[in-house]
Amino acid sequence: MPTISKENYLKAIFSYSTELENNASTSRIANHLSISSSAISDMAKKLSKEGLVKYKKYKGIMLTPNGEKAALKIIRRHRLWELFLINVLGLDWSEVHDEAEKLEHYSSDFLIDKIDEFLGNPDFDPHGHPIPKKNGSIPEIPNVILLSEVETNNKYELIRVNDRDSELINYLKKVGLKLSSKLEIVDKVNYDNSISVMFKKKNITLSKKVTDNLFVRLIEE
Amino acid sequence: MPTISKENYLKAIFSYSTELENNASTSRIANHLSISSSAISDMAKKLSKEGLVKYKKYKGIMLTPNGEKAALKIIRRHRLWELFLINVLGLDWSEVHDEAEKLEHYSSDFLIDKIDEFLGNPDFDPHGHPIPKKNGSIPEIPNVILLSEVETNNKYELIRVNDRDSELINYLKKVGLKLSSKLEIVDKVNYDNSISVMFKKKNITLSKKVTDNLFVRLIEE
DNA sequence: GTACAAAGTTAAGCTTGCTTAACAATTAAG
DNA sequence: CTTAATTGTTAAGCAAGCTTAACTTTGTAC
Repeated sequence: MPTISKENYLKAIFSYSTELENNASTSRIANHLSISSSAISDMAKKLSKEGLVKYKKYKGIMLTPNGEKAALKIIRRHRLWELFLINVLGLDWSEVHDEAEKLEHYSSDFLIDKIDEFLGNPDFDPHGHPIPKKNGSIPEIPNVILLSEVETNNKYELIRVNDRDSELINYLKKVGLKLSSKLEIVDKVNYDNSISVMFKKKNITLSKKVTDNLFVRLIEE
Repeated sequence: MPTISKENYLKAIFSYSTELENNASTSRIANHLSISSSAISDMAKKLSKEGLVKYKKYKGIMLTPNGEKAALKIIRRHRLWELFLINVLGLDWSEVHDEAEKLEHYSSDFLIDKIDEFLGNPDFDPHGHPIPKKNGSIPEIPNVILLSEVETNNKYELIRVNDRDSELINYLKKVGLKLSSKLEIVDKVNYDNSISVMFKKKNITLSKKVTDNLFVRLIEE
């Protein structure tokens, strides 16, 4: 069993590994966890010894199959807790991340399964992220597109929001956007990469910073 | 904010302070927490510096009002979680203690209040222990008696069971005893201090070890 | 009331997970 | 291709919370 700290490293490595490159840099993880980069180097060695990570000095950190399994387990816990806190206890979108960030480390497999069952074995969390299954498989929605990469004049449905940035969540609440909101792309502004959309018959502009954290799905007409 | 470890010390001190003597001995706490007694001495000094505890070398440890407040806060969390796990998630009597023992340290005040509200601000946990209120007050049942101190021929209702001993819980399950079970005292055996009771029209004998951990209330006829 | 056992304390040391500071490798600019 | 900036690593050190071993106080049996 990894310690709490190790669980957090694995999660962080995972979240930076799924992109183009399949390996996470020291500074990214350091920044993500708000920890000095020397601590990352240190921990990389330990995780490597435990076979959870492949680590080559100066060459980044990569999860092994075992490491990925462990990471998915924590992510599963996190997302199930988030959904539970919102759907059952009535917490708010913006309140659940921090709470789940702690609970994920302190619930037995047994309890997590009970929660999973109670929620009806859900596939997605409140932000639209897939909840890894007990066996490690990951439910996916086909054709997920980043909102910053859509095409003008098409209609899209908002299906996923990056969590862990509660300011973004608050912003969306203010604007009225939420999962399943329908957007029509009016214009893509080249100058600052912002996007102009029609939403509930009102025209609003979303900055690159925002659209880089929202995922949508094309709606067939 | 006390650390997790300190929260556990405070809880342990509390649970040994409410008896006859209002102070807990080093070895009792050490034993209770499965920790060496030197660690207890150490921590006693730290807690004392923080004003949570009164500590005189060789003379035991006593909670200050602030320490008691902190202890009650953790106990409140523990008992609310236990009730929640049983009533909402359907866990078993015997499964909740260990789970709650972890969750109690990692839930915000806010979350605890949500759970409290969800449960309808309950006064007692599944073992019949009072759940301290947010303001620190403790719901009480009048006339709680230890089962080892009852009188022959009276009828009693089982209203509280010491938790943290899952073997006791399993034993009770096997015998069929649970909260609100009605018992008639048939005989008190002086030799081994066991007690013979009528329960569901069957005669069973309960050892001193058992009756020292069960609390009852006299039923008026 | 002494002597010894039991209980409590102190000291030294260990592990985990951090920090800062000094140093090394890599990358990017010209 | 060299150099400077960036990024990563190593080393030393610290705090928390333990441990074991040696020592001190307290309580008890006689």
